[in-house]
Parts: sequence; structure tokens; C-alpha cells
Amino acid sequence: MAITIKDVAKKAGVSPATVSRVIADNPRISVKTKVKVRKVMEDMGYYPNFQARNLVANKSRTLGIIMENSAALAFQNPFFPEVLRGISTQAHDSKYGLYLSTGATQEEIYQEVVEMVQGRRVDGIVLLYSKIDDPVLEFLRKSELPFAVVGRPHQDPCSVTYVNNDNINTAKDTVEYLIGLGHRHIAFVGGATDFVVSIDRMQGYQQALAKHDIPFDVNYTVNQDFIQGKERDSIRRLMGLPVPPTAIVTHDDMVAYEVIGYLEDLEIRVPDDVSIIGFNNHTISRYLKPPLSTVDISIYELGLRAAELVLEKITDASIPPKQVAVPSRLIERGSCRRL
Amino acid sequence: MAITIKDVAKKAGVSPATVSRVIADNPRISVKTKVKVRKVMEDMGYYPNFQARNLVANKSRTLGIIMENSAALAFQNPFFPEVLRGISTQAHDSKYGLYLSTGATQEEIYQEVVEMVQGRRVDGIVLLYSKIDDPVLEFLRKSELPFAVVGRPHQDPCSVTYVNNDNINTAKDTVEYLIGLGHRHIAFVGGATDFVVSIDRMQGYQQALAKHDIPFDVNYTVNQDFIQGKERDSIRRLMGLPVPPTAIVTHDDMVAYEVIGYLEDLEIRVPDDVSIIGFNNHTISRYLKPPLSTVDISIYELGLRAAELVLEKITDASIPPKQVAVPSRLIERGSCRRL
DNA sequence: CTGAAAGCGCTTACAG
DNA sequence: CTGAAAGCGCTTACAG
Repeated sequence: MAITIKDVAKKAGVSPATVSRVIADNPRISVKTKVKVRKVMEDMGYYPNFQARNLVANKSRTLGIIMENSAALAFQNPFFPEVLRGISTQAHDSKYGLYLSTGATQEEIYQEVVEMVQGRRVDGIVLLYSKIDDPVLEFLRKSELPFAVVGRPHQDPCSVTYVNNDNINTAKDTVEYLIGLGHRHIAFVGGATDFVVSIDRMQGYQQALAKHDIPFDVNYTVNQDFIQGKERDSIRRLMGLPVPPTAIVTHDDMVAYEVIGYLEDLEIRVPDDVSIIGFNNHTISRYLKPPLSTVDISIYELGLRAAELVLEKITDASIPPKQVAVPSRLIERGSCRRL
Repeated sequence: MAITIKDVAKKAGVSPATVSRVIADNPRISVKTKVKVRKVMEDMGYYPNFQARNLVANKSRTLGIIMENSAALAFQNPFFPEVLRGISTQAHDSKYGLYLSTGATQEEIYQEVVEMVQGRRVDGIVLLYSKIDDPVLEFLRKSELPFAVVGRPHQDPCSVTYVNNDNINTAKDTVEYLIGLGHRHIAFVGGATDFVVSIDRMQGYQQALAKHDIPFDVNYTVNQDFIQGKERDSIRRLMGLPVPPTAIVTHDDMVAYEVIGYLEDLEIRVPDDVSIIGFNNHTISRYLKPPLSTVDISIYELGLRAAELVLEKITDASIPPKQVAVPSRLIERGSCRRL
């Protein structure tokens, strides 16, 4: 069995209570005693038992990280490691641990979250996605546990704490950038339609078109889970339109490169024949050919700030829901050309 | 305060001990009582407190995941999410949770691991990397806690449980594939030299050359942390050699594409002028141009099996150290050509 | 089949 | 400045 506080107490000739206070660096304990007890702790290789400590404190110093459908998309995309890096940094600075969801289906994830929360496994939660009618989010809203969402909640956003890019305006600006380059036939390849980020970007896309009197045509949009199977066909359809697009906005750099690959197979060249712009500015995008114009959404900062917000709420439960906007910026590289 | 076992007991008119046994589905409790108590638990929304349960059981049903230097490389590379996906699947199936290291430096990570282990925060550990003279590994060896390494330990490998690709032979086969294509001047771009995987692949590279009577020339090797800053120069140097290589083996697909980018900047074309092969078979590699020939190392399975091994050791501590080899296979695509 | 009691390893009022 | 005692929420021999 491991060394306990009692063992240390006995050896040091003090009470367990005193040892506990030395660990907590309680100012009412004499320096002399502290020195003595610390020496014994070190000699014996004592480490506090988290389970016991957490039980009495009724906290875990742990943040739960909930990601969508770990079995599939979430893991394919560099977004996940990067946002996790931000969370990780912040958590480490505050001496918090990270507990990861492992569920593959919505139902599994829901069960996990309930257990994390009710079982007091975590002190707070970062929800890494935002989708419409999400039971997980609804559960968290009703629970007392501090949490923050990466992304804008679909309903009643002001009542929850979240970080977000202004996806509507960012998408709008992006499309306007292409319009400024002379493009009028701009296609939009978006993500799954139940994700708020997809909805927002689609809206920004439409706003930009409207502003410049370009009619919205649903045939110019592809909305589905990419990296799935029918992408190639979608691109073929898009380029086979009576008036094919001269520019394509894709919701992720990786998807952009996938699209570029399909286009090259069709002997359509980027940016000569079609301009392409991505989102997320993955590390690799600057090295690939063509270097991808993209929107950097500060993924690391999204994670960092989300963790910060949860930690804040854990420290002070009275803090009202807060919304933090993280900047995004267009990075011009070589995948778009002026018409 | 949350609902406890006592609240349920009172409402159901039984003792807390009985409630506890109902939760554990103890066969000595009558069905009638079980039904009654379960109904009350449901009505009250009772969930067991993990901290308390773990304290008396002296286990946490949690696996610690230790990754190298979370602040930098580990997160840039799709290896991490993919291996995590494997671990996650296995852990979820066994109803284990995942606890992630957050440290950015070797020293921070070491401290975290010690706390995880001594503080009984986790029941087992998966070490996601293997490097030479790693204090973390040495600590784990001395501890009683079950653990598994992804990668071959540098010293005394038979005494630790690990999963690995046969990196030496895989690298050897890869180089021989290029030799079979007629290449004699083959460069090797490897990872950081304190990682065992880099050492092994370099050795395989050398073995292949030796077997075919091609002298090893250190000028044909680049060994450093790529994605750092001097990569472009290294490639320029390589291609400026009196006899430049006709083929380059890189230790990762992302690095391969970075190299391809630098080569294109030098007006050197792949595969026309230089053949390139990668490692790890990232999802995106098949879509990019040129489609990358690469070695698939079954990253998902590495994670899955590592988790499986730890779980096995947790269940039965008497199991001797085990070594599991995970297959790797060469995937021919369009980035290599016959001379 | 069920309960009272002890205990897991800590922390923290309460006393002194 | 320090200790004895109670308690965090659970589990599990021991009795009956």
C-alpha cells in the first residue's frame, strides 16, 4: 500500500492534521514543524492521494473535454489537436488536469457527460463543438457545473459562456474578398448542416452575395460531411454546371486540398481556372502547392480562452455568462487569382 | 449538494449498504429490493460519486495518456489524434476514462506522471513516445503501475510492455523499394535523433544501403526537428550536393509535403526529378498532388493495442511484459518513379 | 437477504 | 501552534 498521511505523521511525531496543514502550507504551522515534516515526506516519498483529497474538497481540479464523435471526423482534422493545445496550456498553468470524452455516438457522449458532471469527476467542462438541438448542451445548461462552448450556441446564446469567431462576418468578408477579385460565380463547400459554424458561414456567404446583387443559387453549394465518399461527385457536378464557379470557398483547408485534388483530376487548375480559399490555416497549408489562401481562426486561442472562461467560472460561480470573440483573419497566399 | 447514497437509502427505506449493493448489482439482494431502490435512484436522479467510490476501491478506472511536449510537435502532427482515437475506442469499450498530460517540458511532464501515479489518479499509463534516456520511462519502470509504451524502449525492451512497428525493417524495405526502382542516391530526412523511432529508421536505411553495396554518406541525411526553421536550407544543401539524391525518404507525410514544396521552389519536380516517400499515411496524403507514396504504420491500431495491453495488466498484474508488433505496409502512389 | 460498523485517506472546524 | 474528532460518500467484511 502507498504511504499515507498517517505514516508520515507517525514518523514525524506529529498528528495527521498537522501533516495535512503542512501540505497546504497553512501559515499557522511553525516553520520548524514544516521543515521537519517536509523532510519526512520527502524521505518516505509521500504523495497525497487525489481521490481522498478530492472527496473532502468536493472538487477534482479536472476539466472535462467533450468532443463530437471521437471515432470519426473530430480526429481527422488538425483542429482538434490545436484547440486541445490551447486548453492544455491554460489548464496546466492553473494546475488543472484534463479528462477526455471517449464516446463515439451522441448517446454515448451524453451518458459520459452526465456521469462526469453528476459523478463529480470534473469541475468544469469545455464543449468543443456547437450543433443544433444538442442534448449535451441542454443538459449542461440545466446543470450547475461551469462550462464553456467553443462555438456559438444555436439558441439563447447569451445565457451560455462561449468563445467564437464571428463566423458570419468572417465568411462574408471572405466571399467579398473573392468578389473584389472579380468573381461573381462563387461556390460554397460547407460542413455538416447541423453545426452552427456551418450555418453561420453559409449565412455570411449569402449576405455577401446579397450585398453585391449576386443571386444565391443553391446549386453552387455543397453541404455535407466531407471526407465521406461522394465528394468527388459533388465537385464534378459543381464544375459541370452550365456556368461553373470561378471560385470555391471551403470550410476547411484539408477539404480545400481534397477539392483541389479532384479539380486537378478534371484538368482544372488552381488558381488559373478556379480560385480556392480555405478555413483554419493548418500548419501545412503554407507549404503545399498551391500555397492556400485561408482564414486563420486562431484555433489555439479558441481553446485557451475557452479553458480560461471555465476556470474563471469555477473560481467564481457568480460570474454571469460571458461571450468572447476570437479574431480571424484572411491570409492571402497563392490559391486565388484576380479575374 | 448532490444526492448521496444516504438520501436514496432513506427514501427507499433501506440501509446505505443495501443501496450500494444494488448499484453493484450484488446477487444477494432480492429482486424486489433492487427494483424498489432503482426506482428511487431514478426518481431522485442519483449518480454515484466517483471520488468516493474510487477512494475505497483504490482505483480510478482512468488511463493516463502521456504525450511528448504538448506545446509543440506532438500537436502539429496527425499522429496524435489518430493514436488517441485508437486508445479512446479501447478505453471506452472497457469503460475507462482518459486523463491527459498537459506539461510542455520534460520536467513538467515528469512531475505530472509522478503525481498521476503516486496520487492514484490513474490505474495505468500509455506513454505515447519513446526516447533515449527518458526519466519518465525510468520512473514508470520502477513504479508498480501498469503501463505500455507506443514505440520500442531504447534499453532493455523485454522488460517493458510496448507496441511497435518493426521500424528497422520497415525503413529497410522502403529504401530497398527505391533501390528496386533504380535509385542509388537516396537521402533520408529523419526526426529528432533522441527518438527511438528515428534511430531505428536510420538504421534500416543504413542496412538497406549496405545490403546493396551503396556507401553510406552522412551528407545524404538530414536529422533534426523538422517544422522548425532551417528545413528549407537543408533541402537546398541536399540538392546542391555534387551528386544530388534522386530519391528522398522522409519520416512523415507532412514533412514530405513540406520538402516537396521546397523542391518546387527550386524548380525540382516530384516525381520527375526526385522521388519522395513518406511515413504515416495521413488521411490527406492520397488527395494531395502528387499523391504520396508512403508507409502506413497503423497508427490507430498502435493506440488500440497499447490501451489493450495496459488494460490487460490492470486486470491481471501477474502478466509478464509483452511486446506487440503492429504491421506497416508500403502504399505506392504517385510520388516515386522508376529511373 | 439486509443492516450496523469500520474504514478508504484526506481536511477542517473546534478546542486548547 | 497543534491535536482529537467528525466527516466527505462510498464499500465490504461481519453478524444475524
